[in-house]
Amino acid sequence: MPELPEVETIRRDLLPLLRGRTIAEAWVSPNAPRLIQLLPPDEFCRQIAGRRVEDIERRGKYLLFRLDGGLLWGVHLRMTGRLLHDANSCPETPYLRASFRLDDGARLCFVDLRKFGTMWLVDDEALVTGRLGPEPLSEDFTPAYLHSVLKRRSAPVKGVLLDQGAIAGIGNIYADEALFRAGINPKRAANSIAKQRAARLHGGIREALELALGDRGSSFRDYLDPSGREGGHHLKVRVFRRTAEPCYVCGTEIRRVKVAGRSTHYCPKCQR
DNA sequence: CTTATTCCCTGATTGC
DNA sequence: TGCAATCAGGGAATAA
Repeated sequence: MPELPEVETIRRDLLPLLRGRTIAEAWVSPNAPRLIQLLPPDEFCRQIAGRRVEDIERRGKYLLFRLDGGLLWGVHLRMTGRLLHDANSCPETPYLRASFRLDDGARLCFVDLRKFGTMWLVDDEALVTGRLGPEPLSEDFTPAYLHSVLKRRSAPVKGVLLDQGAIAGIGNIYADEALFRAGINPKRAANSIAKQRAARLHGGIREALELALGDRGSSFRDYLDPSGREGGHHLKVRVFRRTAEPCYVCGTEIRRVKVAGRSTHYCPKCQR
Protein backbone atom coordinates (compact mmCIF):
# COMPACT_ATOMS: atom_id res chain seq x y z
CA MET A 1 0.00 0.00 0.00
CA PRO A 2 2.01 2.94 -1.25
CA GLU A 3 1.64 6.04 0.93
CA LEU A 4 3.56 9.29 0.77
CA PRO A 5 7.06 7.83 1.44
CA GLU A 6 6.63 5.07 -1.13
CA VAL A 7 5.16 7.35 -3.80
CA GLU A 8 7.90 9.92 -3.21
CA THR A 9 10.55 7.19 -3.57
CA ILE A 10 9.02 6.19 -6.89
CA ARG A 11 9.01 9.83 -8.01
CA ARG A 12 12.69 10.31 -7.15
CA ASP A 13 13.69 7.07 -8.86
CA LEU A 14 11.70 7.73 -12.02
CA LEU A 15 12.67 11.38 -12.49
CA PRO A 16 16.19 10.82 -13.91
CA LEU A 17 14.92 7.90 -16.00
CA LEU A 18 11.96 9.66 -17.57
CA ARG A 19 12.72 13.39 -17.69
CA GLY A 20 13.19 14.44 -21.28
CA ARG A 21 11.96 11.08 -22.57
CA THR A 22 9.07 10.85 -25.00
CA ILE A 23 6.33 8.25 -24.58
CA ALA A 24 6.43 6.55 -27.96
CA GLU A 25 3.46 4.25 -27.46
CA ALA A 26 0.95 3.40 -24.74
CA TRP A 27 -1.12 0.26 -24.15
CA VAL A 28 -3.96 -0.32 -21.70
CA SER A 29 -5.25 -3.81 -20.90
CA PRO A 30 -8.86 -4.49 -21.92
CA ASN A 31 -9.00 -6.31 -18.56
CA ALA A 32 -8.64 -3.01 -16.65
CA PRO A 33 -11.85 -1.14 -17.49
CA ARG A 34 -11.65 1.28 -14.53
CA LEU A 35 -7.98 2.24 -14.87
CA ILE A 36 -8.36 5.31 -17.10
CA GLN A 37 -10.56 8.08 -15.70
CA LEU A 38 -12.56 10.60 -17.75
CA LEU A 39 -11.42 9.20 -21.13
CA PRO A 40 -11.91 6.00 -23.14
CA PRO A 41 -8.67 3.95 -22.87
CA ASP A 42 -7.92 4.14 -26.60
CA GLU A 43 -8.28 7.93 -26.48
CA PHE A 44 -5.90 8.04 -23.49
CA CYS A 45 -3.31 6.01 -25.43
CA ARG A 46 -3.69 8.17 -28.52
CA GLN A 47 -3.33 11.43 -26.58
CA ILE A 48 -0.37 10.41 -24.42
CA ALA A 49 1.66 9.01 -27.34
CA GLY A 50 4.32 11.42 -28.57
CA ARG A 51 4.36 13.45 -25.34
CA ARG A 52 7.59 14.33 -23.60
CA VAL A 53 7.94 14.04 -19.80
CA GLU A 54 9.10 17.43 -18.55
CA ASP A 55 8.93 16.81 -14.82
CA ILE A 56 7.48 14.45 -12.21
CA GLU A 57 5.80 15.80 -9.09
CA ARG A 58 3.87 14.26 -6.22
CA ARG A 59 0.79 15.43 -4.30
CA GLY A 60 -0.24 13.17 -1.45
CA LYS A 61 -0.27 9.67 -2.92
CA TYR A 62 -0.66 10.93 -6.50
CA LEU A 63 2.19 10.91 -9.01
CA LEU A 64 1.96 13.81 -11.45
CA PHE A 65 3.82 13.55 -14.75
CA ARG A 66 4.11 16.96 -16.42
CA LEU A 67 3.96 16.43 -20.15
CA ASP A 68 4.64 18.92 -22.93
CA GLY A 69 1.73 21.02 -24.13
CA GLY A 70 0.52 21.54 -20.56
CA LEU A 71 -0.88 18.03 -20.23
CA LEU A 72 -0.83 16.29 -16.87
CA TRP A 73 -0.64 12.49 -16.49
CA GLY A 74 -1.81 11.58 -13.00
CA VAL A 75 -1.29 8.12 -11.49
CA HIS A 76 -2.67 6.69 -8.23
CA LEU A 77 -1.38 3.24 -7.24
CA ARG A 78 -4.03 2.58 -4.58
CA MET A 79 -3.41 -0.80 -2.93
CA THR A 80 -1.30 -2.95 -5.19
CA GLY A 81 -0.22 -0.74 -8.08
CA ARG A 82 3.43 -0.75 -9.15
CA LEU A 83 5.31 1.29 -11.72
CA LEU A 84 8.23 -0.78 -12.98
CA HIS A 85 10.87 0.62 -15.29
CA ASP A 86 12.60 -1.38 -18.01
CA ALA A 87 12.27 -5.00 -19.07
CA ASN A 88 14.35 -6.26 -16.13
CA SER A 89 11.71 -5.29 -13.61
CA CYS A 90 8.70 -6.00 -15.85
CA PRO A 91 8.39 -9.77 -15.43
CA GLU A 92 5.76 -11.74 -17.28
CA THR A 93 2.66 -11.24 -15.20
CA PRO A 94 -1.07 -11.59 -15.72
CA TYR A 95 -1.43 -8.39 -13.67
CA LEU A 96 0.10 -6.05 -16.26
CA ARG A 97 -2.60 -3.38 -16.73
CA ALA A 98 -0.79 -0.80 -18.89
CA SER A 99 2.60 -0.25 -20.45
CA PHE A 100 4.44 2.71 -21.92
CA ARG A 101 7.26 2.38 -24.45
CA LEU A 102 9.80 5.19 -24.25
CA ASP A 103 11.90 6.71 -27.01
CA ASP A 104 15.10 5.25 -25.46
CA GLY A 105 13.75 1.72 -25.83
CA ALA A 106 12.87 1.30 -22.14
CA ARG A 107 9.42 0.36 -20.92
CA LEU A 108 7.36 1.62 -18.00
CA CYS A 109 4.94 -1.06 -16.81
CA PHE A 110 1.91 -0.55 -14.62
CA VAL A 111 1.25 -3.78 -12.71
CA ASP A 112 -1.75 -3.93 -10.38
CA LEU A 113 -3.12 -7.16 -8.91
CA ARG A 114 -6.35 -5.68 -7.55
CA LYS A 115 -7.16 -3.20 -10.32
CA PHE A 116 -7.84 -0.33 -7.91
CA GLY A 117 -5.21 1.91 -9.50
CA THR A 118 -6.31 4.91 -11.55
CA MET A 119 -4.84 7.26 -14.16
CA TRP A 120 -5.86 10.61 -15.61
CA LEU A 121 -4.77 12.65 -18.60
CA VAL A 122 -5.97 16.21 -18.08
CA ASP A 123 -5.26 19.88 -18.74
CA ASP A 124 -6.54 20.87 -15.33
CA GLU A 125 -4.64 19.51 -12.33
CA ALA A 126 -7.60 20.24 -10.03
CA LEU A 127 -9.46 17.34 -11.66
CA VAL A 128 -6.89 15.03 -10.04
CA THR A 129 -5.70 16.67 -6.83
CA GLY A 130 -8.31 19.37 -6.23
CA ARG A 131 -9.60 18.03 -2.93
CA LEU A 132 -6.31 17.33 -1.19
CA GLY A 133 -5.23 18.92 2.07
CA PRO A 134 -1.71 20.27 2.64
CA GLU A 135 1.48 18.27 2.17
CA PRO A 136 2.55 17.10 5.64
CA LEU A 137 6.25 17.71 4.92
CA SER A 138 5.68 21.23 3.58
CA GLU A 139 5.76 24.54 5.43
CA ASP A 140 2.02 25.07 5.22
CA PHE A 141 1.45 22.02 7.42
CA THR A 142 1.90 23.59 10.85
CA PRO A 143 0.96 22.51 14.39
CA ALA A 144 -1.64 25.30 14.37
CA TYR A 145 -3.19 23.98 11.15
CA LEU A 146 -3.35 20.44 12.53
CA HIS A 147 -4.95 21.68 15.75
CA SER A 148 -7.55 23.66 13.81
CA VAL A 149 -8.52 20.70 11.60
CA LEU A 150 -8.76 18.35 14.61
CA LYS A 151 -10.86 20.87 16.52
CA ARG A 152 -13.77 20.74 14.09
CA ARG A 153 -14.02 16.94 13.88
CA SER A 154 -15.62 14.60 16.37
CA ALA A 155 -14.53 11.40 14.58
CA PRO A 156 -11.62 9.30 15.91
CA VAL A 157 -8.31 11.09 15.35
CA LYS A 158 -7.05 8.25 13.17
CA GLY A 159 -9.93 8.85 10.76
CA VAL A 160 -8.86 12.47 10.37
CA LEU A 161 -5.25 11.44 9.64
CA LEU A 162 -6.54 9.15 6.89
CA ASP A 163 -8.72 11.91 5.39
CA GLN A 164 -6.81 13.10 2.32
CA GLY A 165 -8.77 16.36 2.39
CA ALA A 166 -7.37 17.12 5.84
CA ILE A 167 -3.74 16.04 5.23
CA ALA A 168 -2.47 14.53 1.98
CA GLY A 169 -0.50 11.30 1.80
CA ILE A 170 -1.01 9.49 5.11
CA GLY A 171 -2.37 5.93 4.92
CA ASN A 172 -2.90 3.12 7.38
CA ILE A 173 0.77 2.41 8.12
CA TYR A 174 1.90 5.94 8.92
CA ALA A 175 -1.31 6.95 10.71
CA ASP A 176 -0.63 4.19 13.26
CA GLU A 177 3.07 5.05 13.48
CA ALA A 178 2.43 8.79 13.92
CA LEU A 179 -0.15 8.21 16.68
CA PHE A 180 2.27 5.92 18.53
CA ARG A 181 5.02 8.53 18.34
CA ALA A 182 2.61 11.14 19.71
CA GLY A 183 1.31 8.84 22.47
CA ILE A 184 -2.29 9.30 21.34
CA ASN A 185 -4.96 6.58 21.31
CA PRO A 186 -6.26 6.16 17.72
CA LYS A 187 -9.88 6.11 18.95
CA ARG A 188 -9.66 9.44 20.76
CA ALA A 189 -12.10 12.03 19.41
CA ALA A 190 -10.14 14.47 17.26
CA ASN A 191 -11.75 17.51 18.89
CA SER A 192 -10.64 16.37 22.34
CA ILE A 193 -6.97 16.79 21.48
CA ALA A 194 -5.48 19.91 23.05
CA LYS A 195 -3.08 22.26 21.32
CA GLN A 196 -0.02 20.79 23.01
CA ARG A 197 -0.90 17.22 22.00
CA ALA A 198 -1.73 18.33 18.46
CA ALA A 199 1.78 19.78 18.26
CA ARG A 200 3.16 16.43 19.37
CA LEU A 201 1.08 14.67 16.73
CA HIS A 202 2.40 17.09 14.13
CA GLY A 203 5.91 16.02 15.13
CA GLY A 204 4.90 12.35 15.09
CA ILE A 205 3.52 12.62 11.55
CA ARG A 206 6.68 14.29 10.28
CA GLU A 207 8.97 11.79 12.04
CA ALA A 208 7.05 8.76 10.82
CA LEU A 209 7.04 9.97 7.21
CA GLU A 210 10.64 11.19 7.14
CA LEU A 211 12.06 8.02 8.70
CA ALA A 212 10.15 5.90 6.19
CA LEU A 213 11.32 8.12 3.34
CA GLY A 214 14.91 7.62 4.52
CA ASP A 215 14.36 3.85 4.25
CA ARG A 216 12.77 4.15 0.77
CA GLY A 217 9.35 3.19 2.13
CA SER A 218 7.85 0.03 3.63
CA SER A 219 7.21 -3.25 1.78
CA PHE A 220 4.65 -5.10 3.89
CA ARG A 221 3.16 -6.97 0.99
CA ASP A 222 2.92 -5.33 -2.38
CA TYR A 223 5.15 -2.28 -2.56
CA LEU A 224 8.17 -2.37 -4.88
CA ASP A 225 10.16 0.57 -6.27
CA PRO A 226 10.55 1.09 -10.05
CA SER A 227 13.53 -1.31 -10.09
CA GLY A 228 11.52 -4.04 -8.39
CA ARG A 229 13.28 -3.65 -5.01
CA GLU A 230 11.61 -3.56 -1.60
CA GLY A 231 11.72 -0.63 0.78
CA GLY A 232 13.30 -1.12 4.21
CA HIS A 233 11.03 0.58 6.69
CA HIS A 234 8.64 -2.31 7.39
CA LEU A 235 11.50 -3.77 9.47
CA LYS A 236 11.53 -0.70 11.70
CA VAL A 237 7.89 0.12 12.43
CA ARG A 238 6.90 0.50 16.09
CA VAL A 239 3.29 -0.76 15.96
CA PHE A 240 1.96 -1.44 12.46
CA ARG A 241 1.22 -5.18 12.06
CA ARG A 242 3.01 -5.95 15.35
CA THR A 243 -0.14 -7.39 16.96
CA ALA A 244 0.64 -9.27 20.23
CA GLU A 245 4.32 -8.36 20.01
CA PRO A 246 5.87 -6.32 22.86
CA CYS A 247 5.92 -2.52 22.68
CA TYR A 248 9.54 -1.35 22.23
CA VAL A 249 9.00 1.32 24.89
CA CYS A 250 7.11 -0.47 27.71
CA GLY A 251 6.86 -4.15 26.74
CA THR A 252 3.04 -4.19 26.71
CA GLU A 253 1.49 -6.31 23.95
CA ILE A 254 0.53 -4.29 20.86
CA ARG A 255 -3.21 -4.46 20.22
CA ARG A 256 -5.14 -4.57 16.99
CA VAL A 257 -8.59 -2.99 16.77
CA LYS A 258 -10.83 -1.55 14.07
CA VAL A 259 -10.92 2.24 13.83
CA ALA A 260 -12.47 4.22 10.99
CA GLY A 261 -13.03 0.90 9.21
CA ARG A 262 -9.31 0.07 9.17
CA SER A 263 -7.06 -2.32 11.10
CA THR A 264 -5.37 -0.23 13.74
CA HIS A 265 -2.34 -1.12 15.86
CA TYR A 266 -1.42 0.63 19.09
CA CYS A 267 0.15 0.22 22.52
CA PRO A 268 -2.61 0.41 25.17
CA LYS A 269 -0.17 1.70 27.77
CA CYS A 270 1.77 4.29 25.74
CA GLN A 271 -1.34 5.54 23.91
CA ARG A 272 -4.11 6.39 26.36
C1' DC B 1 -21.33 20.40 6.45
C1' DT B 2 -20.37 15.74 9.12
C1' DT B 3 -19.73 10.46 9.98
C1' DA B 4 -20.61 5.52 8.85
C1' DT B 5 -21.10 1.99 5.46
C1' DT B 6 -20.58 -0.29 1.02
C1' DC B 7 -18.12 -1.23 -2.98
C1' DC B 8 -14.37 -2.34 -6.06
C1' DC B 9 -10.75 -6.69 -6.62
C1' DT B 10 -8.25 -11.04 -5.81
C1' DG B 11 -4.71 -13.67 -3.10
C1' DA B 12 -4.12 -14.78 1.68
C1' DT B 13 -6.01 -16.13 5.86
C1' DT B 14 -9.42 -17.99 8.88
C1' DG B 15 -13.09 -21.15 10.38
C1' DC B 16 -15.72 -25.09 10.51
C1' DT C 1 -7.15 -31.85 5.16
C1' DG C 2 -10.44 -29.14 2.27
C1' DC C 3 -13.29 -25.90 0.85
C1' DA C 4 -16.13 -21.75 1.73
C1' DA C 5 -16.31 -17.46 4.00
C1' DT C 6 -13.92 -13.53 5.43
C1' DC C 7 -10.19 -10.26 5.29
C1' DA C 8 -7.09 -6.57 3.60
C1' DG C 9 -7.20 -1.68 2.18
C1' DG C 10 -7.57 3.79 -0.72
C1' DG C 11 -10.87 6.40 -1.78
C1' DA C 12 -15.30 7.21 -4.27
C1' DA C 13 -20.11 6.73 -3.78
C1' DT C 14 -23.99 6.37 -1.04
C1' DA C 15 -26.78 6.64 3.16
C1' DA C 16 -28.08 8.89 7.20
